[in-house]
Amino acid sequence: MLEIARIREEKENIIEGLKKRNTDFSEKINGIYNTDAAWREVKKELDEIAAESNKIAKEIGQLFKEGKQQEANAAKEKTNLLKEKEKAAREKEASLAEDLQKRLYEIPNVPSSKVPNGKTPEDNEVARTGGNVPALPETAMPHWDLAKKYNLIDFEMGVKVTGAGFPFYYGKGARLQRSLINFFLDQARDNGYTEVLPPFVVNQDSGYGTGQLPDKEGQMYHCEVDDFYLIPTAEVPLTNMYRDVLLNENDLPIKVTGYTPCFRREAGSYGKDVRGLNRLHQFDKVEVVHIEHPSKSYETLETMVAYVEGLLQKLELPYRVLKLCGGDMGFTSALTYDLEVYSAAQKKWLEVSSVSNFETFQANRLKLRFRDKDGKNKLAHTLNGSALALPRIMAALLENNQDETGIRIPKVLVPYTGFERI
RNA sequence: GGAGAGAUGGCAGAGUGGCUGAACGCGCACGCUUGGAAAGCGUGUUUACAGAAAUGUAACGGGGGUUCGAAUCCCCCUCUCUCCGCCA
Repeated sequence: MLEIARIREEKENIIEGLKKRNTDFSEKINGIYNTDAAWREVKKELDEIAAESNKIAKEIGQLFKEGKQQEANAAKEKTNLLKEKEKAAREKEASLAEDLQKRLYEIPNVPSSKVPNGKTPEDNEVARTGGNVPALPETAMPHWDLAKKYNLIDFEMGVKVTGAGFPFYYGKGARLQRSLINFFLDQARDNGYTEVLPPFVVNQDSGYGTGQLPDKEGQMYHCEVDDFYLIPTAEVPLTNMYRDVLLNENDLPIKVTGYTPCFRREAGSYGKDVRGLNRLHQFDKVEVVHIEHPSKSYETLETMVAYVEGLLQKLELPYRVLKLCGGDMGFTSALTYDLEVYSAAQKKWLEVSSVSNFETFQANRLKLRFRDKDGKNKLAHTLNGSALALPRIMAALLENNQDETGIRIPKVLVPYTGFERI
């Protein structure tokens, strides 16, 4: 959520900045600006009434002490009128405040000046590429066929037991999955992240805290009886640990990592993109989260991208780093890098990580602040990134490393899997 | 699921109707002191809105009520803790 103070101070800049999202927010922002002005006006009026009431109340108290019953009772009469006025003003103030809050929730983050212009994924900027695309034999298969051939993953069993998008992993497939999780967590630990194993279900406040609500209501699985949401990413519990927290400046930066399954309804997705492991309702992911000093967050974003890139290099996967254009960026982000791996049999790029700086957008909702040197409380910056999302890594590993007799496991994973080939 | 207790500032914890935006302590910041540090001493230390400022107003889990006046009394809700039951 944008800070209302920013809209007061630099309304035009915000409208201009939001144009990168290819939507004109001038009407909404102006609406917020005017609602805020109206709210302040009513608040002022309410304050004046309250000041008057307080003054009279004090006088009455004094009169009672002095034993002047009659004068006190006369003064009481005066307050009746004030009370009515106060009630009306209070109702107006509350409804304006609520309206303002609701409207603010609907405004996405302002893209950073570094964000490229553009509307669709085609407009994303390729920052760099790495690794080599393997030369596959004629007989190369997409991962869903490989999964079947070597009995690694059973998609139909998932359909039977749960539904589409909930696969079963077997034998070496399950081992490889678990190995990747451990590899990613160990790498994160070696890079200074504290490992956290959070709940996989969160309450509504947490959904609002990181911005999934109200924007993505329909994308999360909702347990209505308890009003809990299945997490779509570990970002939600990991970041919400710091909701309503006041940190000391020297607590920063905070670096946490966590493995969780992620649950996404993916309402509206269909077609060949969803084949095999490409898009699932439940998948595993290791996430890294940073809480940073505002002056360092962009520097940190680059180091996070470099970290994720290093993981892909260790896994010997061909990849590219994209700087997302304004039209393709998420609601809460100010700047996002996507990392994609090349899946050689499908002959396409698959997104395996998204690394974002949210600046104060989440912190404002979370009330995540730190006390700076002058004793002032300031909003911190939050950042996070996938490091990494498993299914598409699995898909690329299977496809890119296949030969006529099996599938090769990258060297770094062998200590985890206990086998070198499938 | 049953019974009881509680929710106050960054933390801990007083406060049962006006003198309490809130004692005392801890923490934190700055200053003094010191060769340096610790200790000690002093000052300061929530946020929002209005105002040039002085200052005013609001907020003591959330909502409603009583009252001229509520952190304090009443009602509802949420959450936490303890005991009992059930259970991995």
